[in-house]
Amino acid sequence: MSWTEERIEKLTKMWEGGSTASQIAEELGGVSRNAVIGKAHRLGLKARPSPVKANEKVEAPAAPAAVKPPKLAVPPSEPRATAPRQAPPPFAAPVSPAPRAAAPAPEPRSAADGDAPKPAPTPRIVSVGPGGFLRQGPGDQQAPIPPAPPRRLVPARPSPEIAEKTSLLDLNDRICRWPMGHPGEPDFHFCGDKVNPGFPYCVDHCGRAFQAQLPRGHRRPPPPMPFGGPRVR
DNA sequence: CCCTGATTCGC
DNA sequence: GCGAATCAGG
Repeated sequence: MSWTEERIEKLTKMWEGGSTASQIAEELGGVSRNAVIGKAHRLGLKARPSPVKANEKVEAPAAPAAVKPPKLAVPPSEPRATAPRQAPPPFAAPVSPAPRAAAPAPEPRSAADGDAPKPAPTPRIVSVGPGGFLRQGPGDQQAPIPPAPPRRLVPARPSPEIAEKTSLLDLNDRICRWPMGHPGEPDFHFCGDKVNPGFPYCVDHCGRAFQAQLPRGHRRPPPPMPFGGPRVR
């Protein structure tokens, strides 16, 4: 199989539509999952959430942030870098016991500089470590942050905009479970209409979920499905 | 084990 | 350019 115009277009659409490489490969036919991924990369379509790519900085959007998670004053013993195999971190800072790299007066002294008369009043931060945490001198240790006081946990109340809508817990085999919106969003819910008997969806959504099997050549592309559609295997 | 995408490397 | 083999996280 070769990468014709149409196949590349389909690959691009599905890839950007969130389909997995396996689904795309199966849909295209004649190619493997690896071929799809390789082609996608060669097309420059990269940058989709990958399981192997450590999630960098993804703040939880719905977090009320009642207590801001304080940065650890003590750096983790093992600084987990997302191991760039060919580009070691640029800091080759020696882990010397008395780092004073950024001090305004790096005056060279004799070997016995135990006293270190510091005229610098405010800046105690001496260097920046991997991950952006601030290295501190031995005397700069802050008091350990006390754990948050225990609080009584109160069951979450559904937001008003979803209060009347069909939630996951409301699903049964008589109501349409077609998802409305996207999981994780505050108003995500399910259709909730009466199902088309024998199907998991209402009549309307059955029309979107299923279509008659037409002979090859007469197929029409299916309507876009939520989340790239159900896994068909 | 299964899945995922990323990367490498011989062709 | 292609894709199997391999890697590595979930």
